[in-house]
Amino acid sequence: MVPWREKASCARWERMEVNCLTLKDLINPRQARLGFAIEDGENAQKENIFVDRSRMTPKTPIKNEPIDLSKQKLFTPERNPITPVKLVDRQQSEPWTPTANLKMLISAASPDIRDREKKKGLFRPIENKDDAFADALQIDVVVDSAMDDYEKQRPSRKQKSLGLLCQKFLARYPSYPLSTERTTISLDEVAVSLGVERRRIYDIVNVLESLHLVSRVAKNQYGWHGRHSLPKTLRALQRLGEKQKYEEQMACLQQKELDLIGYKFGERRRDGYPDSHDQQLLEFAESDYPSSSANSRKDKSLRIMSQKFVMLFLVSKTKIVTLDVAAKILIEESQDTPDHSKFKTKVRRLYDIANVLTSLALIKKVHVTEERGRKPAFKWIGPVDFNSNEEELVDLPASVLPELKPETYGQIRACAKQRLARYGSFNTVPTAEKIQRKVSSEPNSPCRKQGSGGYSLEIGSLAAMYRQKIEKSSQGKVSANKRVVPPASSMDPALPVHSLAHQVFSAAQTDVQALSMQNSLSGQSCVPLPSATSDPESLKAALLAGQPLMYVPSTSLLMLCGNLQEGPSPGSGSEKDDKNLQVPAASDLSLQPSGQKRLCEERKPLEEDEPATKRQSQEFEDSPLSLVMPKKPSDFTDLAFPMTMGSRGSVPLEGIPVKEEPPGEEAPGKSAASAFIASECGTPSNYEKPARENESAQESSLLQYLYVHSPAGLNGFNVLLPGSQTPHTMGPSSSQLPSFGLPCMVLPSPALGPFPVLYSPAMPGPIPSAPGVLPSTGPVSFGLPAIGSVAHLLVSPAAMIDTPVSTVPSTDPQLHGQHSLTLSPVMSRSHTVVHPESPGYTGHPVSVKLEQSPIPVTPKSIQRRHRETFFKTPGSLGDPIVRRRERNQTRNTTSAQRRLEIPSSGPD
DNA sequence: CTCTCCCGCCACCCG
DNA sequence: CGGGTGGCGGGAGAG
Repeated sequence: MVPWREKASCARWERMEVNCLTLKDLINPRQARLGFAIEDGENAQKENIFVDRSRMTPKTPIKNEPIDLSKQKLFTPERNPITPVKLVDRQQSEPWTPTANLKMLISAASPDIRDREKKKGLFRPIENKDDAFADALQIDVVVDSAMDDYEKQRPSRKQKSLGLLCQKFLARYPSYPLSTERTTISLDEVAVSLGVERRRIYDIVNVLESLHLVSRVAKNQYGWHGRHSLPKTLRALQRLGEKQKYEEQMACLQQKELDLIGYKFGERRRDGYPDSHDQQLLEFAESDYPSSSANSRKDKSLRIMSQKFVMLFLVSKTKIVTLDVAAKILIEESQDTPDHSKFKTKVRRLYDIANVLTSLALIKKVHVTEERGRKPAFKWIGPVDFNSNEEELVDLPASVLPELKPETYGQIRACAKQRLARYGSFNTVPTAEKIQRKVSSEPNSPCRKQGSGGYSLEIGSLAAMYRQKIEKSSQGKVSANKRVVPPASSMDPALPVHSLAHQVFSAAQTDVQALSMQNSLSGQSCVPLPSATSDPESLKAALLAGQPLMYVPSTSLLMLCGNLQEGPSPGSGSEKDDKNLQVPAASDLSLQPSGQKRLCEERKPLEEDEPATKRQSQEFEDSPLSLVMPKKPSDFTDLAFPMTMGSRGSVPLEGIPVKEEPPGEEAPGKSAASAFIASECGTPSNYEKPARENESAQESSLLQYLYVHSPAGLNGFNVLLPGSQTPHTMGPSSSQLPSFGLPCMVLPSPALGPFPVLYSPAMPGPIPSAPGVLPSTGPVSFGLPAIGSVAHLLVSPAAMIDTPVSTVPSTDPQLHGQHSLTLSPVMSRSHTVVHPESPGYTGHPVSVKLEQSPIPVTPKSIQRRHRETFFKTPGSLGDPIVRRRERNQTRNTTSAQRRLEIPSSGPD
């Protein structure tokens, strides 16, 4: 539209390049590490993705809020070629956030910049950009100059990609907006905010509209719906796709490809899809756009294409669609005269769509390798198991999410009991099997149609050949699709913690899925579970997308708890890793790099035969696992804290209220089960009847959380397991927490990025070491800093955003002691400090912390240089990094902006 | 070279 | 008509 806009945009991009890069990383933190046959990593190759994280600079986190254009003039290169302060911030400040980036962009949208650009007729060669940037990161002194140079650089295409733009766009709105909030999107405003011309916004909006994430309400205005109805939409698309027999079409085309029979334009296949195809699609699309004036137009090509594209994934057994196949199908359906030009155009559009879908974490770029070379393709990583009940559930307002029905808990409880009764222990629950059964019994289960879909990968014969090829080059991909459920038996306490973490996570996924299917939780929570693929990546992606995934506490986790506790116990077989498991005992939970490496290496042998798989596994392993287990309030008599299950024979987690619960007398599993049931059902129950309890009791009913932070492995997954939580630790918003009624939640790091909450609170001294400090029976102070924020966060990104961390009551001194008050970094003492870049860093530091010690955790002095490294590693968010909170002062001053730091070398 | 896909011209609608 | 939309494909960055 207006030329200057574009120019301004360019200028902004120049300045924002770093930020943009980071943004991308948030989305695809670790792709570079993945090695799929269907190379997924090509993210590294993808233009939009900036692979070299080592050059990334920590972004200045900015409060994630609507962009304030008034700030645009703040940074004008011309006037302030080098803003020391600004540069400094960039260097060491917090992790960048999409919003921050957005702000930055906006800030750059000043006339000055335009001028600058003009003056800047010549840009510095992009080739030098990286180097300059790297230098800037290396030396603070050089930062200014480096940045200066950097700023002169022209933004590369990467930074201007639709994908990034879409991410920024999405960052503006909550994934799951409250039903009460009506978010209107003004295309003009957005365009200005994002610094792009409106045309680009149309591209994004059209795709989003095709998925019903937005809808046109008026000219230049769209309404934001969020992902609430995404499952429903996807399901509808899936059905449509099935009707259209897309699968067959794809199979046909793929077969041709495989047979090296080049596709010939004009070679139209009429079998499979009815002529009414488009009409059906339109109907589908329009059904939800009653107010859309655009419906009358037959110009919804992009929307239609988007839907069709999605359909292809949904009906595909492999969940992988190559662009050429998609383009061909689309061309055929459009009944256009197939020609190369058309094909090219289609592919272009598909890329546009793919970029948006990727931003939505629904698909990811991969490459399918064939004899004739690699072919660009995308893999569906979004939800797959659209619950049959979604219709009734998806539309539930986000505000209702937390309020799971009592029945749900009942189901959960029943499930738990069932498992217990059937297997005697949660540790041996064959979830996969169960799921399988469930799936097959689900008449409308898409998974069923897919031959169990991701639960047990059953690549159709159609894709057999394809698969073989894939497997040859990389088995990882295939394995990634498989439902890999660590056999309960494999949940051997002897395994290294990180291994356990991996297993637990996998199992957890299974559990989630199982529960989802059985209880329709996914639907109720409006949280599309990350697809049946169970691919960690998928889950990650989904989470990254900002989906508030509510995770029902799984026995796996409980088991983990048990294992953790049992680790130290004699005969556990995990002696070598005991030290790592001795959460409480170890004065310093930090794993030494060497130790980590060793652990990692030890695991490798097991995965030798599957390189890709190994890598994937490593991702998990690489992630430091931090478990913060809040003590159960002492008054929570009916609840057995999960940790108690494994306390027998091991160092009992001090402070864990085992009150009235014979700790570990029974079979661990049973004990755990009890705890599991109690915690899951009891809490909700309490929530349901808050009135009956005194305030104290009520508070005690608050969910406790077990926080699992495994950046690297889980790529940013943060798992909060409910335990009991000291009400005091929660901020004002804590009240919302109970409302969730969810035992556990898995939070996407990205979403939590700016919030301290995510960072596991320090688990000051080992329980044993600080027995006196905290009454063993006393409530465990759940050190999640700003838990209140968490609550908000969980509720909705938007809410979260607006929650001023600083306002959150640090904690109740009584209960939390300084630790809480200071919101000290997680690890001041017990957490693992691993320097991602350190040579020895290959394993996953695992730090399990029991936050119960009132011992104040004093953040260690952090050196800036250390901080710099924070974002240097790939998947910065997910890497095993310990996020620390700055000093108290910092906290106060920049409450919203949490600093994440990674000690370059262990704790100093 | 191929893959990507930005960019913006210009044709459609619609009020 | 003018402005909102968005199809479309040239052409260039990235690998």
